[in-house]
Amino acid sequence: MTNPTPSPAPTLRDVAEAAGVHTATASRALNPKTRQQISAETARRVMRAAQALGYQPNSVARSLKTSRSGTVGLVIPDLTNPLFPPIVRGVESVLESDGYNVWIVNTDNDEDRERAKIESLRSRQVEGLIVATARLDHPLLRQLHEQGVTMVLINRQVEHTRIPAVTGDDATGVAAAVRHLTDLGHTRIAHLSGPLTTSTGRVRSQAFRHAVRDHGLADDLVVECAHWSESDGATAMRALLTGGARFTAVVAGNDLIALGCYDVFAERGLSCPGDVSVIGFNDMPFLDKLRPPLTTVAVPHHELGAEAARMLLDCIDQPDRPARSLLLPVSLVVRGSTAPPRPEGLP
Amino acid sequence: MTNPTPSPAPTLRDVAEAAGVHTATASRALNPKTRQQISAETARRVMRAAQALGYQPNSVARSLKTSRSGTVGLVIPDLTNPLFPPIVRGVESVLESDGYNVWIVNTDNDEDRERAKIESLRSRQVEGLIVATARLDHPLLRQLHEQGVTMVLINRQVEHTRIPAVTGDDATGVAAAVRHLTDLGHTRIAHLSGPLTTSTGRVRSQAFRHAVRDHGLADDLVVECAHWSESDGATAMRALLTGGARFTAVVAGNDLIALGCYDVFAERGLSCPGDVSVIGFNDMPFLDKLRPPLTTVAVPHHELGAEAARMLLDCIDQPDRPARSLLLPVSLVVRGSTAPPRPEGLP
DNA sequence: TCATCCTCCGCAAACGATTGCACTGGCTTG
DNA sequence: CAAGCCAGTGCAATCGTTTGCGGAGGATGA
Repeated sequence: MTNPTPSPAPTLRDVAEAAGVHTATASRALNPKTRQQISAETARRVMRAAQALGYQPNSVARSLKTSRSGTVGLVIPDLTNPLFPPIVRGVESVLESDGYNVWIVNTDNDEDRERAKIESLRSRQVEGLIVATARLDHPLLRQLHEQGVTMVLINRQVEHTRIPAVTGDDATGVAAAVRHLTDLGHTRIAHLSGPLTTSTGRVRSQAFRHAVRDHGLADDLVVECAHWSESDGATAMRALLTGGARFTAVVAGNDLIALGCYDVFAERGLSCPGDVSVIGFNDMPFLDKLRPPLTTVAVPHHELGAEAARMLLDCIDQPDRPARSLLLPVSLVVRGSTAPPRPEGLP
Repeated sequence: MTNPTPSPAPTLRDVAEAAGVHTATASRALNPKTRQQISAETARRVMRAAQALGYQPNSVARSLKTSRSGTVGLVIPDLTNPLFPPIVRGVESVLESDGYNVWIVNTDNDEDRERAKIESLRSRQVEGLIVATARLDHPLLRQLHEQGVTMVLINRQVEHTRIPAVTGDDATGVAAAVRHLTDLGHTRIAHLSGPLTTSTGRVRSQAFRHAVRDHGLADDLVVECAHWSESDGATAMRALLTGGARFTAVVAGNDLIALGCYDVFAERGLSCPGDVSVIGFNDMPFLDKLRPPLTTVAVPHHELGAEAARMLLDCIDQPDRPARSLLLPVSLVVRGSTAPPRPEGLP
């Protein structure tokens, strides 16, 4: 009643029998690449039979035989972070048109989980990995790379290895942010960096120091957040304020950290951008709806995913091509959270 | 150089040879459920050998043999909609602890894509499907159900079928929203419904009519949005205003539609909640950061996913248990977008 | 001492597809 | 007219596991 027709799915053998041919012939007839080995008439018969039976090739059997699965694994920390869905879609959009499937796994940046998930992917014969996790030093990835697993990194590098990667041009983005602030007249600019154990955290924070120094400003107003989160951003901002630091603008490591700043401003009755300007990073959705709308650096996440996928396809096709890395341009999106500083500075 | 060690992964045979036993014995030794058929000493030897070789069972071969894959498919329209990531995580959280893997596919609510993706999942022997797409009438799902595919629906029903489902209690949520508005003194309440071709769209809109009638109010201030999107919400709101409708509050079909209202208010210089109050639905992230913070109905998405997963596990374990449906409680989150109406009403 | 019963393990057949090779017959070619 | 060729098809092995069945050998009971 609940299982009206649990009839087993038709197999290639069923099709072959129905068409009166051998399974080998049926297989060739159904595969466009081998179809020309078969007489047109036979091929037609087989395809008709397949159609009639509703035959669907069993990908598991096919994978076992060919040791190719037509799928790639996509490793991300947490789908819930609005950063990642666009990347996922970008990856899918190019892989899909090439007939590949994408298998997504969340790792929560936990090493054990990461290892387990990746093992699981490999045991399913994925043909490549796209990895968008954060940790900077990463023995697992290094090891996989040495084992010859083809993979592409997004938004990160692994120290001392040459693995193909595609990243946003964070350094230029940070420089643009700083430039925007100095253009407005800010001279005391703080930075709430992401964790320095992450690739992006380190790159952005370094870029910040360079940028402010290039403008002849102090580079010591830097606090590291424990995580890329709103609450850790808030904590860092509180630390900065409580420490008595004087600044009129802050470049946040990412948008969530910037949101944490907003929270603290609300707590302490500070106005943004009146008392202090804020710039985020990533341009996640709905930032334009905030009060004030957040000025931020837009990273082309969809493109990041798409390019990574393209790169992975290249790597699959030509295994010994040299590893290349791609830097995608980012752009400053000026909204309402930045303005010239008050003459008298922060209270 | 790029492929330092493309040595093939060790197989069960390698392990067996290393341990000096037959593959069958190795297989049993490695499987906890059959391990007691093997002498402790032999089992130890096999496990040690497996360890030493870094053996990982090939899930593809296992799936082929057992015709079970340890994975379930999760079908959603678009990961980019902030609604879905929490559902995904919820599903994963319970399935994972049961040793299952989750395969996510996006369909963009496109019928062909849906069919293709689901076929692909099935050809990979997924053991069940969790479907969170929207269309109300759905021949494909009906057909799958008739074929005995075990599946659970999230946030939707298929007309005239009994497929297990878990949903938020939308009707009660809408009623609470309306109740909140009437408590504030509103008497002319509009509704921007989601597309009536979707399950939730229909349920919420119907609930709205019932609720306002229960309060003795008019139920004709309803406009249907073409999609669950910000821009379609804006379009609907413009239509309402341009049509000269008089209202002091609006219940939006979901948060995105509510955001569309915000956009139109900004266009036309209306103030929220001064001129008109707005209530959203879903409580997506960061709504509390908007200006004004959006009052909305919180749906427990993570729970929705988790319960669906639990239900699917039940269905897999006992195929002929009767289909049950689960309604999860929702809750009104009052923020800043609702307030008593101006005495004179909308200009 | 012999029949009997376990325990532990090997044999071999699957699962459903792909693919190198061999075979068949009808054609061309010299 | 024989030799050779080619197109079209079938045979059978194979991918890496799992699992029913049976066999060997030791322990046990009568």
